Amino acid sequence: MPTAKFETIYKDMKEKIEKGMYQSEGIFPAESTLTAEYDCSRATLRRALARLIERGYIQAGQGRRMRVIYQPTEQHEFMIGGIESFREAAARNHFQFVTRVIHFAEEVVDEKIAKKTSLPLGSNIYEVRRVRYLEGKALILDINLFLCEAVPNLTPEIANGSIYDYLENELGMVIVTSHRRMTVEHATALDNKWLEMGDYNCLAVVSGRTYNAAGIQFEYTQSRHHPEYFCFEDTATRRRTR
Amino acid sequence: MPTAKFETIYKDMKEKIEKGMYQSEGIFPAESTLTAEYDCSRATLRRALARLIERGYIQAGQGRRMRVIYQPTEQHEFMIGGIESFREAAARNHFQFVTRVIHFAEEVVDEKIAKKTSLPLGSNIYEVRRVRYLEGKALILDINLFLCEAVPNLTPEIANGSIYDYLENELGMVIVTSHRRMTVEHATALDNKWLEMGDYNCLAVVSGRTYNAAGIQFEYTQSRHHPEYFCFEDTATRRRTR
DNA sequence: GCCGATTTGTCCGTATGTATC
DNA sequence: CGATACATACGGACAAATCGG
Repeated sequence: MPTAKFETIYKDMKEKIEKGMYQSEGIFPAESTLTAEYDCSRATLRRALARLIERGYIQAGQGRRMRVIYQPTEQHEFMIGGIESFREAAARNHFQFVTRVIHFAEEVVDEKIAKKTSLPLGSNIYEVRRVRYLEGKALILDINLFLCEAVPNLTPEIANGSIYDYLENELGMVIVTSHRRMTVEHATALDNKWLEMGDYNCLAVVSGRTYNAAGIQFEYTQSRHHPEYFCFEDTATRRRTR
Repeated sequence: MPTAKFETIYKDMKEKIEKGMYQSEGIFPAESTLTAEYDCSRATLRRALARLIERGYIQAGQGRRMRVIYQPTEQHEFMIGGIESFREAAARNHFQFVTRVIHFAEEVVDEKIAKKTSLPLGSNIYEVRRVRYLEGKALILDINLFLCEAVPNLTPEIANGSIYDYLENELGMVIVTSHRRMTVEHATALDNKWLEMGDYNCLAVVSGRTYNAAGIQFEYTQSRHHPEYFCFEDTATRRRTR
């Protein structure tokens, strides 16, 4: 599948908005205009529009014209979005990054771990701990638990590169869904040892479960972020209950 | 509009999943089965399915059967999701809540504020600061800046209740979109004064811009959350680039 | 205040492509 | 290989909300 039509339309509209071809708080072309321009059905166009709305580029309302509400965020901060590996996110922002493996072990899921990670009790796992450096600063402490049976032959050498690359390209695994949960926690001894916490005594913790295409959870992750370089964006739409 | 068909279908499927009518990691009925069951077109069903996928209830893949990946989270925590007011979120969790207005003033947007909030320079605004108590504990410090022209006659009394109620029900304003950005910041003197920070010296800050149906931003908000009671959930789907 | 044109929201039926089993 | 399942796309229809004359 080359690329879906609705997706190329979405990307085109998105770029036009980002390039400022429509003024912020300005009016966006009507559906009838756009279907003519992109030579597509209304259903296809609306699918692209839905994504623009969801991501906070435009606003729409029955009877009303659509409006552009996009505003460029001048921050070049390290952002989280989608299921994106550290490598991908860093590359997207044109940053120098280094990963260092500080722990690599094979373990068995006990009751405590099972409860926290929802990985099946008694299964074998690899535990990997890595520190992520961005532009020389220790930024993230990553703790990954992988099901051994899902990630055979994982080695520290692989972990030193991109594990997701290995999973997708070497093992042909298809990663599909990921649940994430963000909280703020006290810094642990481990955090203080590896991250230069300065006078911060807390950090942002993103914990997540990742599922492959077979529908089984094969990973639990905890990313412990230095507060200064953590940012998470989101746009929400309120449904009208009337 | 009573309720859209795709939405009632979504809700029904969602509840069935939550009630455990399908086992987690179990198989979800095929589209053909569901269109028959709900007596709807495929397009409508797929719209409901898309939402289930987006919210992390099920997983789908071309050629494969859909799978349930929902797992109940035992959260008694205070969660953020959608554009939800403090009142709504507290009520949803059956909690006692109190709001206390600690500051109410009229001001003018200067350059510094304009840059931070992206509210128009020179416009008149109300600045409201409120402390939110949940079950007696000071939990959130809310700082709101409202455009005066959009929120006429705002008073401390109204701020003491639900401002969003006032906007929607009294003024008939339709709130549509909201951009939010989450970061972790050092606690300020104001934070320490009003929130019982204990030995935490940071908190979770959610800042957001809110737009009404006219497409103009009428609010800038900063919610400063006590770390212990802050939680944000998210599910992401990886797009296949092939 | 009403009416009609415009615009978005919802829904349907059908056809074809493509990955999986 | 065929059967099954999901993914994408089209065209048509009607409803509901908005806005201007």
